[in-house]
Amino acid sequence: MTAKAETEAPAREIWGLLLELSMSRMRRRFLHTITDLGLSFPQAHALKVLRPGHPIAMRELADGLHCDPSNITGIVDRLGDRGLVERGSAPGDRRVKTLMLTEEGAALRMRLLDRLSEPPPGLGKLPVDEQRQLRDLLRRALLDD
Amino acid sequence: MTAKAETEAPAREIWGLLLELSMSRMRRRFLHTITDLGLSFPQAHALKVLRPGHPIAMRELADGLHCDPSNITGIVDRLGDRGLVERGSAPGDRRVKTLMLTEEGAALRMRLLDRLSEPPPGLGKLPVDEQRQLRDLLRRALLDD
DNA sequence: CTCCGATACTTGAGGCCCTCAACGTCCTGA
DNA sequence: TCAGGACGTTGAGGGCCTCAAGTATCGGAG
Repeated sequence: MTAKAETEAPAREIWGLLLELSMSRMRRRFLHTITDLGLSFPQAHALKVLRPGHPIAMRELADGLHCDPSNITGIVDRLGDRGLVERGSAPGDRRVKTLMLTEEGAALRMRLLDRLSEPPPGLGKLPVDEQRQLRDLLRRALLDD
Repeated sequence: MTAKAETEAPAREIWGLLLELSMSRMRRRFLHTITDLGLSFPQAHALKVLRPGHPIAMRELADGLHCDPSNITGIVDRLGDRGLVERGSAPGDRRVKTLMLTEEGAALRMRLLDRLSEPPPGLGKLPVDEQRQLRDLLRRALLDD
């Protein structure tokens, strides 16, 4: 591949940092936030995918969550029991059921997104020009996957 | 792509990138790797924590996995059924049970770590000096949390 | 030494999620 | 028309989670 004999390209170190970050710290933070709102991981993910005013089919949600359609039934059932989403029928194809957020669902979704998008304090302490640098490097490193 | 990056500190954008990365792409990659080895998320985490030749107590493993001790029983049971770990007794305190990797466990752990530490191709395409920059920025941004 | 509050691990109930296989219903193209 | 897809659902089997309760064991106060 490339010459990494002496300097050992730092890609592995970066990857190690990101891995530890993703699978431990961010994961805990994320789980803390959603359980605070009474949501499970797939439920929170579903709430993120379901945009207010944009009903989608169960199948589309399954694709968005990268899981088997049979899981969606239960997940949507539980969200429905809490009055967060409603099942409807799609015009033109009686096989598909559409999912739409209720008022409550949209409100909870907003609270969820607000909380999730709050960056940790460490990032803010970095000088703004370095923040820009970091942002651009991240984009370039991860965009083409 | 919106041009609000001038007024709003880019910290939120960075956080957005990291969040999407952690909770979707890296997560899928991670899960694919471990299910390939027949491991669940907690099992893989446990295998990472259990270093060969360094037996630890169940309680310590529970702390390492940030979960309730009652979960550890089942997780270790299943790892034990596969011959990956062994329960022993701690000298000096008959309450605690020590956990130690078997040969097979150590081998699987090595395969796991090898696979996980392999960075995605995108990172390698970045020039090495920019890799170093990214590494350093990540460290400084995330170290003090 | 005795007793009693911690500590280590286990068990069980109640839930959520996952995979996979098997349906019933509903399209759709030859 | 009719066979093969596609959509959503159900059920079995399994793993993990939380919380509460139970069994040993430890260790310090009296």
